[in-house]
Amino acid sequence: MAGHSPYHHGDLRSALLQEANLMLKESGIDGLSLRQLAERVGVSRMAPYHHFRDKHDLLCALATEGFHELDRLIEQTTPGSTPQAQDLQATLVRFVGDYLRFAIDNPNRYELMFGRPIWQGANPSAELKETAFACFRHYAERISSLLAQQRLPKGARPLRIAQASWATLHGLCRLMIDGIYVNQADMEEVSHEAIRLMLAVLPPTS
Amino acid sequence: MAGHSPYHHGDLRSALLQEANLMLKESGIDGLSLRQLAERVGVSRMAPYHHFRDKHDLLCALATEGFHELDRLIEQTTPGSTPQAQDLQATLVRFVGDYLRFAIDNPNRYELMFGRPIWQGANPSAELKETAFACFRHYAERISSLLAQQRLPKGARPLRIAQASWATLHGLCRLMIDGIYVNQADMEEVSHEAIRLMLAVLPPTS
DNA sequence: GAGGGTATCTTGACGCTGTCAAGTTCAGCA
DNA sequence: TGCTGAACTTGACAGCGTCAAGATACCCTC
Repeated sequence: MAGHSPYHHGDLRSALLQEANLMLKESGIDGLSLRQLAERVGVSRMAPYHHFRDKHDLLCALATEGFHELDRLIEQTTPGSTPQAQDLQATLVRFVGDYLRFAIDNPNRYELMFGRPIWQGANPSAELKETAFACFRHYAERISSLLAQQRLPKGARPLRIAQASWATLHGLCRLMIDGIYVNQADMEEVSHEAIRLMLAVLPPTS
Repeated sequence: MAGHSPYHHGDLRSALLQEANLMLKESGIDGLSLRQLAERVGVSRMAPYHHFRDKHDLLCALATEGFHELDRLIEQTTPGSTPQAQDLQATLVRFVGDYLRFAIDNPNRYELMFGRPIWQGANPSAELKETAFACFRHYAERISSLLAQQRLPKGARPLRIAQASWATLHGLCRLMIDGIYVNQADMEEVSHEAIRLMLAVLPPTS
C-alpha cells in the first residue's frame, strides 16, 4: 500500500473506517463529519463517497464493526457449557460487567450501534441488520441456555427472560451513557441489583 | 394576543415551543431546525434567540415539558396508597403500559428527553435538571413504596429495585423506539415478562 | 403628552455541513 | 498501445447554527 501513487490511496476504505472510529470516540456521532474525516485521512472531500454511498452508509459500517466486537465479547464471556448454580451467578456478574464496560468504554460507539439515526433514519444496511441480529440471537441463545440448565419455574420462557434481561442491561447502559446515572460509583451497585433481578426468576432454592 | 402589532408577536416563546413540539413529532430531533421553526411560526430566523439562548436551550425547554407530562403520568397511574398483592400486579401492568405508550406515542420526544445531546452535549439547563430529577425521584418513591408495602425478602432495597426496574422499562422503550424490537406484537409479551421480572423479587407466596 | 430605555424582531454575513455534477488521473486488461 | 472503468478531485448549491448590527415598538418616567 505504501508504494501506491499519492493519487490512488490503495486502502482508503479501511483507512476511513479506522479514522472514523477515532473521530467517533473523540467527538461523538454528531461531531463526525465526512469532510473532516476526509481531510484527516488526507484525501479530498468526495473521495469517501466512492466507498460509502452515504454518511449513513458509513455509520452503518462503523456500527457493524461494533456489533462484531460485541459478538466476540458475548462468545468469550459466556461459556458454552454451564456449570453449577453458584457459578451461574459468577458468570452473569462477569458478563454484565463486561457488557457495561463495553458500553462505557466507548459510549459514542454504543450509542451509534443502538441509536435511532441508524435504525430509523434511513434503512439500515443489509450487512448491519444481519450482523446485529446475529449478535442479538447469540445473546439470547447464550443467556437462555444458561437459564434453561437451571431449574426454572414451570411456564417460564427462557427466551423471553433473556430478551427482558437484555432490555435491563441495555437500559442501564443508556442511562449511564446518557449521563443520567451520573454517579459512576452507583453503577456497580445498580448493576448488581440488575443481576439479582435477572436471577430472581429462578426458584429461590437455586 | 391577536391585537398585537405584527412586529411584536406577543406570545412568541410558547408559540415556538408548541410548533417545535409539532416539528419534533413530525421530523425527529435532527429534523427540527431553528430556521424552519422560525419560518413556520412566521418570524425571522433570529427571533427565537431572544427567548432561547441556544438550540440546545430550546431542546432543554422541550424536554422539560416532556418530563412534566411524564411526571403527571406517574402520579396519575400509581396510587398513593397500595392495595393487596393482586392489585399490585394490576397497578404495575397499567403503569408499565402507560409508560410504554408514553414513549411509543411520541418516540422523538422520549429520545430527546433521555438522549445524550441534551444531557452530555452541553450542560443541561438548571430547570431541566430539576424537573427531570424530580420526575425520577417520584418514580422511585412510588415504585419503592409500592414494593415496600409488600412482604419483601430481607436485605432487599426497594429503592435499588425501583431504579433497576426503571432501567428495564427504559431499555425496553429504547429498544422499541430505536426500531430494534421491530415487531410491535412482541411488545406486549416482552413487557409482561418485564413486569414478571419486576415482581420476581417478591417472595413467591405473594 | 414627550422622551428615552429596553425588550423584541430583522437583515446581513460567516463558516460549517452533506452531496450532486462534472472533470482528472491512473491501473489493468484487450 | 489504447481503452475502459475505477478512484479521486474540484466546483457549486442549499441548508444549518449563530455572531453582529440595525430597525421597531412598547413601557415607564418626567
